[in-house]
Amino acid sequence: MANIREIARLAGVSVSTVSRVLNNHPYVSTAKKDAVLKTIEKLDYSRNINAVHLSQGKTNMVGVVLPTINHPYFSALLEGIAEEAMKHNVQLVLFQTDYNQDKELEALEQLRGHLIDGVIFCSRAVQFDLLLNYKGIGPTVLCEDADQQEFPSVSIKHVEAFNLGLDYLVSKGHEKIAICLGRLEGTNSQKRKAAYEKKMKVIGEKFRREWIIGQCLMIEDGKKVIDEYLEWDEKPTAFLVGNDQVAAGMIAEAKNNELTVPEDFAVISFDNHPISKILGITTIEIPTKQLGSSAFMAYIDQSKDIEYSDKIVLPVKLWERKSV
Amino acid sequence: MANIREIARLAGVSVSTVSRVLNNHPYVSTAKKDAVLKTIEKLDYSRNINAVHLSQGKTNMVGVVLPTINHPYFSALLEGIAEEAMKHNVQLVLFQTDYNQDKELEALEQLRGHLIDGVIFCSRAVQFDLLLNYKGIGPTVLCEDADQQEFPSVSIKHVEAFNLGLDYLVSKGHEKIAICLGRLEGTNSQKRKAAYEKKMKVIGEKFRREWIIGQCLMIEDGKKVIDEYLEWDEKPTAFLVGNDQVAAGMIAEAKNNELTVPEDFAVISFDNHPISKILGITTIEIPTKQLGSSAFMAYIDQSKDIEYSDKIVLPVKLWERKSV
DNA sequence: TTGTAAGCGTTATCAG
DNA sequence: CTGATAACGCTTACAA
Repeated sequence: MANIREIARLAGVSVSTVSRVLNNHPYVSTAKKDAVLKTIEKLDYSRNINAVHLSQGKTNMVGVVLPTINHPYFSALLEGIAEEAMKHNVQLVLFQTDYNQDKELEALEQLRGHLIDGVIFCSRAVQFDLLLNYKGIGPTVLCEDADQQEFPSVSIKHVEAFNLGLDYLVSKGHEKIAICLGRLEGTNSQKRKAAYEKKMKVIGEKFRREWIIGQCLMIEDGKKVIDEYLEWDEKPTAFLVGNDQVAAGMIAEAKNNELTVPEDFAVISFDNHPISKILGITTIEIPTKQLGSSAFMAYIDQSKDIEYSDKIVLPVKLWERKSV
Repeated sequence: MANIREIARLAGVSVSTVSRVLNNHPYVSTAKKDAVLKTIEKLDYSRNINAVHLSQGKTNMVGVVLPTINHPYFSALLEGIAEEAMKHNVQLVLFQTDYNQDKELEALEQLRGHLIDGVIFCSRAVQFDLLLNYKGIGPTVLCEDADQQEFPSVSIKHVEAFNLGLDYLVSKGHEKIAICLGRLEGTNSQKRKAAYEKKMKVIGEKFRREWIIGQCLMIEDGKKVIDEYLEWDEKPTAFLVGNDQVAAGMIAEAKNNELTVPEDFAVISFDNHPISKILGITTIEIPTKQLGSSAFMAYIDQSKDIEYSDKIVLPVKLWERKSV
């Protein structure tokens, strides 16, 4: 493949002039510019981006760390990031971690190695202090309800949203409430669990540890929940469910067991993804896609000012439908 | 950041020796190797991957072109690609195109610019001959039922699968069959349309153009289908639907209109994604994730032998459930 | 407005 | 086993 030197030689100019044309610098005479463009055309030249990266010390690429792509929540988040990234002409490099810390570190190592200019963590499993080691190498954005000062973050107020759901159920006369959470190890789950325990105390209801069901992530996990429900001697009258997928799975599986929602039990979930609308599930909207675009904007902001570390909080909204 | 020269100087060896250590080359004395490793450790050195890329003329990255990330089909495909890519230590660079040809070309230009070593097209809108211009620059894999020889491809037999669905409906006594397709412009839709018309002729049924509904991609499109159905004077007794999402949306919306499946009309769809299982939708399984991993394997094969252009066809499977 | 030349940080060849 | 040194292809002072 031809290189910039060859173009220069054939066009009868210097390499810097070619470079200037390539980068739309001012101060290039039209004559030379034309000659260069013509030669580029003729040789079907395309510049080697790796050389540009090496020379500039940056790549206009950002790493996106997420546990799995194949889940509506992360797909939507990623789509938000991708759309915004395209507007800014930055490419996305994917790091699918399956919640594996080593894979997350891999992304950070690629940051050190200058493959990417920064990282957006859609989910995080590595310890915070490990992250700090990489602070300063490049912008790092967290999509979590973070309570630290070092990095910008984008999220909703998870505990508040959770309490909103709980309060709504209570306002509808429910006191025997079970909850379905995602990964119990996650900080979010810990906070939600605490909020649940507290709320039960406030309304004078017994706290039943067995009414906290973990690992509820996908639609098929809804079946698991119903299976457990059927086993229980004492039944809850309502479920607060971590995401629409699981709620949808529960409702479908309930029907398979001659149970109806909300008559046998009420369900409220999170996300307001399309499935909840079509199934009439009452849900608390999480603006997933905007979370993604905001995360990317925070990345841009931090790349302009390394000290930028705002905590962006997006609002949630309750959609009353027919499952409560 | 320290570079290889500095490491060499401090460790008292040459840069080549450092490079050898970095790349696990044999023929480095343990003494020097240790010295180098110690210095690397001490300076917290990390090698600049852009320099490596420039020097080697490749990046171990592959571009993935897809219209949208936020759809179960493409998420699953991407996940398959990502898992396989990880095994081979290659990074994925995302190109979300929204079926826009320019965006697809962008990926090909990045290939020319050596940002990526090759491209996997999860969907394609650009003309074939345009693709040919880039042939030879790097491995290119198509995830489509391709009938050309230039590139390897991975897919299912779309027309066969479509006929399988049609035949199944006919075998269950249905003759008044409507179909829901995705993007009507796509080659797949064209082929399916033709197959539909032909089948109607074979069973001696009238071909009704208005019973072909396009733009059925997402769960919310199911509502649109039901809206149309309600308008029709003459009703079909069955629908063959392009994907599970739409089928799910249709069934939910049918229920909202006091219609029941399969009593009022039967539904069979494609994918066998989790939602179809939980809703009891009869479906033709498309091994989406394997399609992704196979695509990546084809990429690897082609990177070893540029002439490699096998057409990989994965089997589909009918899952009889309760919607027909 | 233009050109020269010094980086950017590796790898790879070749001689020892 | 080891080390010079020439690529790789571009950007960017600096000088003219």
